[in-house]
Amino acid sequence: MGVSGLLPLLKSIQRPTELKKCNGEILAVDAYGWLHRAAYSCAVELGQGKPTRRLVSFPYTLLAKSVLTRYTRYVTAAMHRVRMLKHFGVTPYMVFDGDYLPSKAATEDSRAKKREEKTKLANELLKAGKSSQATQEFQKCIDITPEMASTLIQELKQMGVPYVVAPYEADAQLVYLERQGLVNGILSDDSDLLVFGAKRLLTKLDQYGNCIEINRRDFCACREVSLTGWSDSDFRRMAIMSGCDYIEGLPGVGLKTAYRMLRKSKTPERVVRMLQFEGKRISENYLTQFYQAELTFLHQWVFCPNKKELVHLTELDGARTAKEMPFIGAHVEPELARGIATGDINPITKAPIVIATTPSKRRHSQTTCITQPPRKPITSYFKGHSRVPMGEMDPNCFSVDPQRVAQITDGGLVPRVFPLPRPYVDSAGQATSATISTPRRTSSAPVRTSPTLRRRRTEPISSMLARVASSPAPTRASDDNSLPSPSGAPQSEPPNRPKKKVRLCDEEGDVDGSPKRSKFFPPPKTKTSPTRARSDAYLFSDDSIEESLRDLPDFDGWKPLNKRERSIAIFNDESQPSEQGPSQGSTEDDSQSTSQNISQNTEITVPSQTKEDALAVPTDTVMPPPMSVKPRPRPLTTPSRPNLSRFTFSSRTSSTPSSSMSLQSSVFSIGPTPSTGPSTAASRMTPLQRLGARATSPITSPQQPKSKPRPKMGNDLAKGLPVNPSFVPLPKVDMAEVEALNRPRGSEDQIIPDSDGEVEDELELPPRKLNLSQFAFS
DNA sequence: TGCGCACGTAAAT
DNA sequence: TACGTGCGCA
Repeated sequence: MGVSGLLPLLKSIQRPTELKKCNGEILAVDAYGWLHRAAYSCAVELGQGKPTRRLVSFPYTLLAKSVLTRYTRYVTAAMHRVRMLKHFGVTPYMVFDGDYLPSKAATEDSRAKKREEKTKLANELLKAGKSSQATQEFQKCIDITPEMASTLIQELKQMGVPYVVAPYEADAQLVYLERQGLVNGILSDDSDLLVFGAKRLLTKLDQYGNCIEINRRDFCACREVSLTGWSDSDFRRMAIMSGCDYIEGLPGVGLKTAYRMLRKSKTPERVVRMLQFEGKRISENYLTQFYQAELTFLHQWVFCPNKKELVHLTELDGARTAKEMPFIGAHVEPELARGIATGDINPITKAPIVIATTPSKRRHSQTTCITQPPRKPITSYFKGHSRVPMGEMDPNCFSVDPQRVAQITDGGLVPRVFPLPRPYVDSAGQATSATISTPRRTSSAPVRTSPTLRRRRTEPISSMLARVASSPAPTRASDDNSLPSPSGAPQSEPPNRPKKKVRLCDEEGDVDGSPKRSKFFPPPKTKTSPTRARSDAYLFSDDSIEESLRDLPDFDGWKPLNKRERSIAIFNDESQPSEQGPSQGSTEDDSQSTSQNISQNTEITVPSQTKEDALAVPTDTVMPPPMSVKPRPRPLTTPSRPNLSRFTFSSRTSSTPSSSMSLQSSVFSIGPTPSTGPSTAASRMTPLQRLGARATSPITSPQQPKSKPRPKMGNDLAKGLPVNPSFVPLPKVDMAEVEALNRPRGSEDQIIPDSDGEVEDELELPPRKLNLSQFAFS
């Protein structure tokens, strides 16, 4: 979730890359994403909260063991990815989510609500025998519990893979590791990482090891919005204003609008004032919440592997203390923090996680570890919950007692902090939960609920406020245990089984068909023989998968596995001749993986060119020539860019027909000179390119009214009128046109600061007079 | 009228 | 996450 639309906004600086290029590097990995992905294969079991037919088919059918199996099953799937990274020489540094942040309570609650609804729906579908639809719904309500994470941790320990459980959000922890230089980059699908300040984000990793790299240093090359001169703080504020996990966005304000408003008004206060002036209704607490969100992004607690204690992601500047920011979560004592970080202690309940080893009657005895809350009967996971519907809540739980606030703010001297309302805890429960939560910190015999349920709870507002106001010792903003709550797992559902065999969508499942398989891999070569494929299959396989396959012949969700492994085997083959290491920036478009794979191919053939061409033209994206890709080129936009105004200008000129032609010719590597005229260039273009060229040219035409007479002039000449050559007006620089060229093209967002001219006084003016002569005839 | 944006929905993971 | 739709603005 996070900030939606961030990746599209940064599209122009996304570079396709490959894991194998990260050989020897350590990448921090958002483990939650992997677990979540892997859990899709077990969606039905998880959703039902009980063993399915598949599990019953195991040789041992005891309930507890079956439950163990459903956990380990997706852990196994997650481990596949770990192995893939290792295969490419990358050391994953797995980072797990910890406790929930008070700042995120509202988001979590709405997610929980959705999950609950989906679970309900899925169970109904299942009852109705619509198993495939049910699976889809179950997949939407997957939640990852600390116990599940812990199971993966056991595997990681065995493999010697570094990991850490964050005290709160993995995002902040990932960025901290990067800042500390403990990792070379971050591998995650969460674009929020950039808001936290990630420098190098690898995202959209596929099964072949292809991914997208976003570098913070490339921000100034972003063409969707001009981020030149924008600080991390500006970027963060833009993201927050458009809406993030910690605060709802302003109505009608997305990323671009937030960008524009901040460009104009500079500060959130002025943005709010401006909006209010325009008649928009903005909550009185908006700014308070805004700064809460900002501080959460900045100062969230993380675990420092060196100091072995909690630190802030960004050290406090002295302006405020952690106590004044209860929304970032409570501090955890070093000893406890270490236990959490190592995965020995449940980050939410703060109770030790008990690891049970599977009594292995399995052929390949492996120490499968599962963490079950001790002495907790399995049935307790499926009990009903006492979530209070919003409509039945005490309306006062949303309001803040002014006296209390005055007390808290110390007469206005301290910033007001209103923890988000928690509609899922009723007022009666608050007292109970508050009392329970405190002793639980001491981890002594907590009242246990389902792990899923516990994650959802945060501290009551009252106790949080009380602590802010008075409490001397920092206590964690924790959850209470009193209420069994809604869970992703349904409660006491009838034990009827689906009539049809449940078809699970495994993570690997997507690989199965040939369409998914990259067409850029030499297909026949690797299909040497079934035995070969089988042997390759072991590359990323492990015992439990094998075992699953053997034991569960009826489960088709695993079938594609072999195919996937086969493709990975192809990878393996690929990795040898790939020393060209091409794809960096071969294209910056959606077709990253395609073009990347094209360029991966050592002999760049005609079809690959045409593909590039076809992609290059319509996207209006500056791309490096694929031919020159071999020596590891960087995108045109990214390289040393000493003069930003120069960059901006050149990108603008690319929109003119001639320059776009020259761009294309450079892309195609066919034009001897970049100054080839449109006609010549066009004649060399494929029909698709011509289409693209036509599509791009009108963009500029409305901005260049003066340029229209030029064709006319050409027509006159063509008519063969007797003219003295010396009188023929040369098609030279039309200053109006040049000016038009120098103006922003298309969106006003693609401009250098303040050129939208609405609030000019506030913005630093870039050199308006550019030296155009060097570009005019190029 | 066209464009850009936000937002809702469907599909894929 | 991608795509389609509708709204608001110029």
